Amino acid sequence: MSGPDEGFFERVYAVVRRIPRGRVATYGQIAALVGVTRGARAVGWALGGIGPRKAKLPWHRVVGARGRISLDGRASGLVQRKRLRAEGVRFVGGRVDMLRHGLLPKGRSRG
DNA sequence: TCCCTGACTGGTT
DNA sequence: AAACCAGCCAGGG
Repeated sequence: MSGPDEGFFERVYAVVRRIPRGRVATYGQIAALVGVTRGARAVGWALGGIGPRKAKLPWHRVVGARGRISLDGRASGLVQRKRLRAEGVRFVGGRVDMLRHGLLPKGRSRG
């Protein structure tokens, strides 16, 4: 059960699945949550391989540092932004307002 | 085992 | 503020 056999990808997906609606997390935060302090890039790479899971995973709640949409400029980026806005996520200067929607106390406060 | 790729990040230019 | 650069991590060939 507590299978450390679970791959890195699965762990990442598990964390992403836990991100509440209307909230977002950065690649770096997710990496830290799965136990890899500087695996932000690896997380992004993992999300790139979600494939069919895409329909069951809130991948749109994952953004770059400072609330940047890494997928910006691509079709998926547009979808991500649209979904986030649909969840009530506020954008400031083209980026997600992390102080308001950040998952971790990196910028969450004064609700 | 070495080399390359990539939904990243932080620091310099 | 935007472009550049170097560092880091997990797969795949």
